Amino acid sequence: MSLPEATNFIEQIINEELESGKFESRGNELQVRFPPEPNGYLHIGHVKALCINNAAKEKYGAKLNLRMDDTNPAKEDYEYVNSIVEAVEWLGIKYDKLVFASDYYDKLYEIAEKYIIEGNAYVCDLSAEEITATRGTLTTPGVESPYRNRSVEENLKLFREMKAGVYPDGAKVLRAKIDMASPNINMRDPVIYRIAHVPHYRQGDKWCIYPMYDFAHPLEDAIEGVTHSLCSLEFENHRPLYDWVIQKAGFPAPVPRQIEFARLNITNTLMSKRYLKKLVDEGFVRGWDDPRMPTIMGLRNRGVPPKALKKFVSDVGVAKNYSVVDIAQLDECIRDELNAEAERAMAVLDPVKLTITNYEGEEELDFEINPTDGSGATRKIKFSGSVYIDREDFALVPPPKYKRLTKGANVRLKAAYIVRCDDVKLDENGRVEEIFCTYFPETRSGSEVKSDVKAKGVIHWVDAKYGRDVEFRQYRPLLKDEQYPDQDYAERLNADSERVFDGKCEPYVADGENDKPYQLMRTGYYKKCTDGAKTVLSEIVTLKSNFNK
RNA sequence: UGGGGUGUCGCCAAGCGGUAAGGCACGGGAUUUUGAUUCCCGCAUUCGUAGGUUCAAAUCCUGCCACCCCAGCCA
Repeated sequence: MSLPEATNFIEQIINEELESGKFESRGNELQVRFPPEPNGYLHIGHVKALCINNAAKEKYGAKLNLRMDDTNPAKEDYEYVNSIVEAVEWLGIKYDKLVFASDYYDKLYEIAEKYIIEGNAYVCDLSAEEITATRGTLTTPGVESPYRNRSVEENLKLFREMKAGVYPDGAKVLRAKIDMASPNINMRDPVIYRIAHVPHYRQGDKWCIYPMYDFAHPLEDAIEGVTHSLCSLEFENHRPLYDWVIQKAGFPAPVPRQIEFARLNITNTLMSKRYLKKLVDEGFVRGWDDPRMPTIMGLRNRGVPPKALKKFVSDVGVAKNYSVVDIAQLDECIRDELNAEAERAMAVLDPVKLTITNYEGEEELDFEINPTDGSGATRKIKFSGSVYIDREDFALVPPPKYKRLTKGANVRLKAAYIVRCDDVKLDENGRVEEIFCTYFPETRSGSEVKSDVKAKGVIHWVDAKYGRDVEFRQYRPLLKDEQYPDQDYAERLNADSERVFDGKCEPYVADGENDKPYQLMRTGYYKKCTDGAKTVLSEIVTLKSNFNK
């Protein structure tokens, strides 16, 4: 067979295994899984794991299950499973099956009894505190539990009673019988089942004992037929236990293999469900899908295309180095995708009226929908000689190198004419109220006629007669405070993370199709731009309805 | 101080004994009806460090240093 070229260390491992014939017994069919716990919404960090697994599907034809790792009923809920499914589908990742760890509870219980019968597990009556105290430390071995050598019969009886609800929470646990002196603390007789009289969102009151991650996860993998269990670095220490659990359960080879990679970190970006949940619970944002959130649904609502996220993850690569990717790299991917795909539209956030004194009547102009896609496609826009421009695009006293409109100077109204500012009307506070210009008919956009009239800059505009009033919201993602990284993030949110503008836009933009991101054509909307010395990053302006749907 | 990992440009990251890919960021220039895009050009004599093996080392060996993870009845 011909193997795909490996682009990272995981694929290298897979190629080597394939070459060695490790999976011949299963027809070289591989299987992976994406196993979030449904206790929160997926964030951009999860996109990495998702894409790595998806790559195995695309490159090796591996099966990819979306598995809800729901073994802790206290934290999980349907709201989260729904949001996870929605996010995965929005990303355009096709999984083979949606499965639930909770569907394996019976099987898991069976295996636990097998452990007991074979002397690999015992019921322990020590309290949580006592277990901690007898676990030893990093440098000293633990002490064996006095209940470690109960008979199989007694263990079985006790475990069945645990299951039957005879004991209260915390009274007893089932522990794997491994090695209290292991230098790897995870191997010091880890708890594999605990009592929790908590109803499960899917199983209801059927169970009052629940399996722990270290027991459940490897078995879920083995039961499903997963060949490669990809997870993050912090589980490296668990791998010996992962292997032990599967081996003692007696699954035949080839058995699943856990491979760890570095999770995604982004500068200034909150990447912990715990903090994100706090922001939601304490009302700092409108919800998990608020456009300022680094969740997949938040990014979607901010107008970030799924392809941008995938490109980002692919650009960043997969390795085992602990790393923090500069958020500028994400910004670049978003810009890149928007530049390639987004339709261009004009809008004005802070409108100022501009009247062309020598223009009469009205006309339709051609506006290029996307100058970068090579299609040359245009749409018509109406022009009546009276428009709104952005307050920022006019300066009474222009800063150095200013390229936009100022008194006595020329500027091009995008897709229309070059105009010259003759006069300005100020209100009683000295604020610009209206701008009066003359236009140069021979400078009509696309005109064959050569004109001597030049303009340094191009600004956008919205026709005063045909434009629509619209509410814009501008977002910056919620950023961690660099100065106080350990402070309570929620207390230090960027107060400027959401700004609302009563602006104007072309009727085209507000015609009900605004669920797609437009690249609004103006400095700083969403693009990399240098405005004097100021670079605006990570901002996007969307119509209000963009995130309310 | 036990164990498990990782150290290649400001940030990611290739490299797997034959003489340092690429992306982001940054700097310079050209085109441009988005100060965008595009386009050139520049950006590690050096791979945590000290030795060793070799004709040849980021790649092999040894010592040292730094950082991360592990003592939940969370995942």
